[in-house]
Amino acid sequence: MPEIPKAYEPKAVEERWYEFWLSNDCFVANPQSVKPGYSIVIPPPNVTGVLHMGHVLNNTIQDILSRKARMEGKEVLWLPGTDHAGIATQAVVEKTLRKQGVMKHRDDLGRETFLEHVWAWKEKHGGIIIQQLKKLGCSCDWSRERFTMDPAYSRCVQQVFAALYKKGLIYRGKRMVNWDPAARTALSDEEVEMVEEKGQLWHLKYPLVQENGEIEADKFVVVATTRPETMLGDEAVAVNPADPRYTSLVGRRCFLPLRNKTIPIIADGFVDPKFGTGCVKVTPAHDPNDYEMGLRHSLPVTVVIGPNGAMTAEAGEDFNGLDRFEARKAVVEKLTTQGLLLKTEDYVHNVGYSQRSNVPIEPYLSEQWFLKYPSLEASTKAVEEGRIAFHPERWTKTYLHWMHNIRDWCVSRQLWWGHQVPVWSAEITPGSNAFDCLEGIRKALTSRTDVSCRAKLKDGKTVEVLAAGTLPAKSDVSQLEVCIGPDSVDVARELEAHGFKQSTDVLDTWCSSWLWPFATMGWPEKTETLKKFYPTTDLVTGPDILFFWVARMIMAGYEFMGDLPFRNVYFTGIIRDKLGRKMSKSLGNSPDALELISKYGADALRFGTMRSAPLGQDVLFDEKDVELGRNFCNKLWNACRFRQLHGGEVQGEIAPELLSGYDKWILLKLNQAIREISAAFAEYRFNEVTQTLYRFFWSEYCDWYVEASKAVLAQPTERGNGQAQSGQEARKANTLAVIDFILSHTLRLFHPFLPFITEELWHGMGYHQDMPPQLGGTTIMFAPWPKPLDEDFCAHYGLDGCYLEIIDQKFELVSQGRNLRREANVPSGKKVRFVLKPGGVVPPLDQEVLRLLLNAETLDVDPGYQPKQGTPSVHSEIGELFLPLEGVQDVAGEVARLGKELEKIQSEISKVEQKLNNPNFTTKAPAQVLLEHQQRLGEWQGKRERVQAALDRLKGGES
RNA sequence: GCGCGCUUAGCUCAGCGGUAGAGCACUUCCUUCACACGGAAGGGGUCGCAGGUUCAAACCCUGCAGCGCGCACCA
Repeated sequence: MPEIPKAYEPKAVEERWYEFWLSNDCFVANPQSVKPGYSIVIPPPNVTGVLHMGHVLNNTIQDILSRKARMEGKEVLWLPGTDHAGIATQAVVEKTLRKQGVMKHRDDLGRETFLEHVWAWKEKHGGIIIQQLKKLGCSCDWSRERFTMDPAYSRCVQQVFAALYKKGLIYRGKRMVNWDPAARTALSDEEVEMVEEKGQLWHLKYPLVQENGEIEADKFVVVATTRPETMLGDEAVAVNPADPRYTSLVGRRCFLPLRNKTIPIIADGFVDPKFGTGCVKVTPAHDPNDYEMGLRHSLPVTVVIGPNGAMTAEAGEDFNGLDRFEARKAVVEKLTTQGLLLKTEDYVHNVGYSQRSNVPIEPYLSEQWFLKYPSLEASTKAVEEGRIAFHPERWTKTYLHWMHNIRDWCVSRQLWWGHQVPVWSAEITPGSNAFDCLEGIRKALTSRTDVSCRAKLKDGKTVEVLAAGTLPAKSDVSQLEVCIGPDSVDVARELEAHGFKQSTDVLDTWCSSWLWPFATMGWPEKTETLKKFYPTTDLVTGPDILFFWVARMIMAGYEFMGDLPFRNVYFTGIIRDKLGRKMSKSLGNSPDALELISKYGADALRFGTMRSAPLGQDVLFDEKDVELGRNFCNKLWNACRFRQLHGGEVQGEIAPELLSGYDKWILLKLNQAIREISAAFAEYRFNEVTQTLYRFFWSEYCDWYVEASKAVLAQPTERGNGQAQSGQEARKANTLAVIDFILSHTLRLFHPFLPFITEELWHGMGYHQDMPPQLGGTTIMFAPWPKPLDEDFCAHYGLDGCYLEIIDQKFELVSQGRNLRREANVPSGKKVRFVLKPGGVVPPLDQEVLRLLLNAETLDVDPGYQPKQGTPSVHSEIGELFLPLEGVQDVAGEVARLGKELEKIQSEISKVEQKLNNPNFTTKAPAQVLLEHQQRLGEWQGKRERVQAALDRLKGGES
């Protein structure tokens, strides 16, 4: 075993072991395995994304779960992949192509050429985040990496669309949707973010028109609006029918300034008479409520803002082509000069922003595809009844609220990067031959399950075209629409020959990712993988995509697999900077995860992140946390180095008869730690696990046990006395065996968190040699996960709980002794003499341990010790510990110190006594609690006596 | 407006019914043969406020305040 370096150097170690794991297929999941299955699908990161702290948190958790499951003997599938991320990716590529001068708008290139550019981009940048996940140590089965636009995956998307269409859940309709004028596409409700903004409320005066059509000189209706530019498209002014102020106006008309036309004054219950003036301008084309009102009152729909956010010709010559915000200024200006602006108020309101483009969305009337969500009831109940468990649990409420108020999903996007809507349609005009296909389609319907057809009739109705039944007459049909699944592309070609055109829209990205848990496993085939690993066990994701992704996956799971997609959902917190702000590129507060890895090591980053990330709470990220992780790795490294310095082979069996109290103490502490860790894991409390491990290893093992063990290990071998020598050697070997036991367990417990360093040390320490090849012999990845020590084990090694207390008492004495020297201003480095006047039995070995821990020159054990007046001392159950100092003793100082201590003890005693003297407490508290209090009282009283005795002696000497 | 979360040591946070904890920062001492990415000792808290339940409350309940986040069509 070569000597290992003083400080841990992660870089080379990490690369070496990751290669090792890959080349040994350690991450590959075998569906044929007889082991119980455990599976996670990765939340696919955007294919063009780079690793940020959110990914680090998220994927570290998944890796921890996967690695722990492997060590527990499960067959683990952690399935990785990436998402094509429609809008995001397209926007990035468009921006780049504009910058490079390749195009101004994607229309310049045309769909095909543009898509070639996107694919080229994907090939170039698509692998980056995958490589970064590997750097982090993620143990994904890379042989199963998927992309949402893989041919096989795209087939799934198409098949699902066809099935939902056939079921009548997908329909096309002209609706008011959220329109992103920058990306020029429709968005779903979930993609709109409401932002509170300080704006203005403009009060506009619309002159009233007399019965004879003349404009009244000074009579107006006053409407208030936050968006004056939309007045160019106003088609009415509405008042509440029950509003007495305006009943006389209903039915009359007013003049719409700047547009030179008159519009009606209508009565509608939507209007709140208490708000503003009680009169509302109605712009059917640019406001969802106004649109509804327009339908109720058959108002025309005048589009004055185009899809690019600029005013249309309908807005009039003065405004045509102006951007909507320029138009706002222009309208206000014009109305002001015409004296039609009554007043302007400051006004705080919510404005919907596109999550992607970060521009205000525009309500826009357009033809879109909508989905009525399938399997709603099963999906709601699964969470309600706990078959799918959320961690933390409180998200179930948010989920259920959304499910109960769910609205149809606008699935079409006016983009090019994505899955094209698989619907072909044709207008039926006298000259077209599209209608001639109908017979052929009907034939296809008899033999194909993935084809369906709808006819739109001239009277506005839609009828399903079925294999059997009466066909509509050509003269009644205005449009034919055929939805085609992946197995019937030949039908599509046939249709195209007859003038049918495929919809140019693509599907919302989430229309593919909601199939992720099964489309990645070979669905619709009933693959071995699906049989073994579906439903998946755990899902780890952010609460920000609860609606986007989690809820929809549940619905897709029930609809297409007939079963839930996962049993547990762990919602991570959101990573913020140390000022509590969200990480963002524009703020520049997002640390480069890779830089952190190269600076501190992946293990350090993982550990630091996990240690500061409590369940379901946002994480304020601080580089200090990573530093802490780095320091911890170094500690682990050096603790193992210490073991190495005492050389030799891995020690085998521990000899029970040679165990010291300290050995038993640390074994019991290990046992305690394992129990706590198991409990914390069961509740997904990873930060608790790391904190327990940290405490156990650093405070209990390194600070106390290792220091105490030096009494055995560091002793020079005695010469001459063969018997003593061999006894000592045996004790040394046994201590090393205990250390090996502890380290072997600790490394395994840490492995899910610190995969690299634990693997390095596992081999470095030679622990793999003790394990069978498939159970830790080759890699720590498959070493058995430590279970709490069982009863037989404890009995065999005499691990009685009393050792915890006994050794704690000794350590307590040591702490007090160290405090003594500190109080007496003895420098840490100075060797001093302590005298112990024992109150109980102190075996010889302990004397040496205590001497060492106290950093004393000598520790004399002297039952008859008579200290000089004023010798500082502490008093424990083991005995009195004196620190005899040279020269004159500071009696007064010592009296003061003991007096202070006595005071503290006294106050503790009164607290407990108060409770014990309360009959309510003694009669009502549980016996166990009562006993604890009585014992505590006894302990404090004992202390008081000892301190008091010392004090009396000091004072006695004084007089 | 409704819902959720947070408020504990200077900072970041654990603890969620029975003696107030960690990391960082701070003070003092120590380069002692695993580790200065270290060791030892120490200072520092009426657990947001006000009530209530209980023998016992940081922890449970009610109200209030401040901060943050979701959801919601009021122009």
